[in-house]
Amino acid sequence: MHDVSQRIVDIYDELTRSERRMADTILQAPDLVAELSATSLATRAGVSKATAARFFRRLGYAGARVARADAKRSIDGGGREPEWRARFGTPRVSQAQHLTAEVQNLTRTIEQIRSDDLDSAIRAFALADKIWVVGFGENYPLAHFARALLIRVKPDIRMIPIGGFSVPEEFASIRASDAVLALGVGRRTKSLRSVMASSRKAGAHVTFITDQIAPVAEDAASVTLRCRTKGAGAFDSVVAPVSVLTYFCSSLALRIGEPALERLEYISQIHSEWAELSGDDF
Amino acid sequence: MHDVSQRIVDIYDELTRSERRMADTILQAPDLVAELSATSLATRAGVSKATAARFFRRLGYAGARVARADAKRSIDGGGREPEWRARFGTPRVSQAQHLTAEVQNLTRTIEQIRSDDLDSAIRAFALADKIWVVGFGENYPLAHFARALLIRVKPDIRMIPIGGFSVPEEFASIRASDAVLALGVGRRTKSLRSVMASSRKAGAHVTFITDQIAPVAEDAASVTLRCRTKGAGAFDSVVAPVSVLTYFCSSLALRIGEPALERLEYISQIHSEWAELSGDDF
DNA sequence: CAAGAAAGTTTCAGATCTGATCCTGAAAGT
DNA sequence: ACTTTCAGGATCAGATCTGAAACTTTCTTG
Repeated sequence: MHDVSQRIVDIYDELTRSERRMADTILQAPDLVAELSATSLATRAGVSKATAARFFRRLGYAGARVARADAKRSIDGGGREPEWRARFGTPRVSQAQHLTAEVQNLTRTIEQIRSDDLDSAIRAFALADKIWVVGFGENYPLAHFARALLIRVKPDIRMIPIGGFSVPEEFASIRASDAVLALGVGRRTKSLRSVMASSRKAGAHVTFITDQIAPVAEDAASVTLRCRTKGAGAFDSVVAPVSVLTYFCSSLALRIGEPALERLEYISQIHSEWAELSGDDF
Repeated sequence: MHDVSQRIVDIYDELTRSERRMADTILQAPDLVAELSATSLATRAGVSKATAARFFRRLGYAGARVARADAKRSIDGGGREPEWRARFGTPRVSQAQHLTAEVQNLTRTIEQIRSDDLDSAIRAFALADKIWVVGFGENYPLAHFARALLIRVKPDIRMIPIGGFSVPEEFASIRASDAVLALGVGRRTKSLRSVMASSRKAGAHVTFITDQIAPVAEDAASVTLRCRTKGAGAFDSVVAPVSVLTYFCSSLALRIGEPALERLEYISQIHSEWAELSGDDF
């Protein structure tokens, strides 16, 4: 039979509102089912313990006790091997397992980010003349994504690498008044290190987004934001980096305020103007 | 004020079960609100017309009539009003708020996805000759990301649009034995619709990743995977789409099995061979 | 304009949900 | 052995939800 998370996912649509509150609470931290009593889970979810009891019976367990025992069992059996090589033998990662892993990535990441780190990065980016987004190799899509957000807020965002242009030539125009967003999740290349080093040398602010595995690069970055990327399946997850980028850019937009707002409106206006024409691929 | 779909998404979590049935029905085909009467919408959703009436008042309209008028207007007016406009007054979104929103996006999205939909998509992609990844505009980074995952698993992944090449010429080589991954989160362009239509016409399988607000495109896609994208801050969140893509590609890798494993090993080997040289930007 | 039909609204009673309260039993301490 | 404590379960009354039906408004048609 399924484990707790899977059972929840299966009947989620049928749940009432209070039950859904329970469900959400549990899905955010499935391990708690084994650790906490049904009563305290109820408190956590902000529902009565009667609802909690009903909830577990709804999931198909005989009662809360049984559910808890089951949760304990699936935690013991659930020790995951990290490498994709090992993950391959696995029959199939369930949706619930994937969800649990992703939520953990997000939670751990966001929780551990220090808001004063973020603030100082935001300040630097708000004041920056130009912004450089750097992402080689597998970080390139991430860089593209970051740029797409930033360009809605500030006018001069440059990407490295770009097209097939030589990096040093492009990068030569970096100034101390600039800010750099360096993306180094997963495989980090020498070029990334080089660009970051040159940026610091030029006096620019460098915000470095990376994973937990990366060694601490004290001087290489002004601010380092670490993301958890452990995936349940064959691949690592970039959900946390994406989320951090979104939050960062969103906060940046709010911080910049009026000018960003005007810019967003202007963009929206151009969009609707162009929408009247046929080829609207932009 | 927001249009119907947007209002629904805003209060979706608060809805009762019957109301949610209404909500889901409408989100699948928002245009129907303008076309059909509230009564027939109710029938379609399998609820009473009393519920339908209440539902529209719940959304903030004076009544069903007003809602319908509003729906008509926003169809004429086309594009929905961008989210950020409303969100901007907000003082500042806290990290906790951001986290909560993201987790909800993930949870709701994964829960909602039917595993047999996913399975049939995976089957099609596993057997496909070539795979096309389509993402215009703001979906381009997402497409890039999807391609980066897929190329690790299968050899022939093509992107649309690419470089500055003309889309039709590139796309001419699509076959019935191919599979298409269409990304339409947020602003959907005409070109996307065109590509999807041509794909179906050519007999290829089309998996469509989009948001809750998109109307159901019955014939346009073989499988539609809807993601929740409501952001706490200034921008919508693509965390759910990214997560779905990751899960999809991961499951695909497991499904393909041995050949994918070999491919991953081969790639890893090339990486380490090249790492010995200096310029390792790939 | 009157009559009728269709859509929308309100009412109301039954169904369902939900928290407070009380009860039972097990475990731990005295 | 007795008390205490706490998790889980049962009960019940009040809150909420929901569909049927009565009622009102709007539109259509002759």
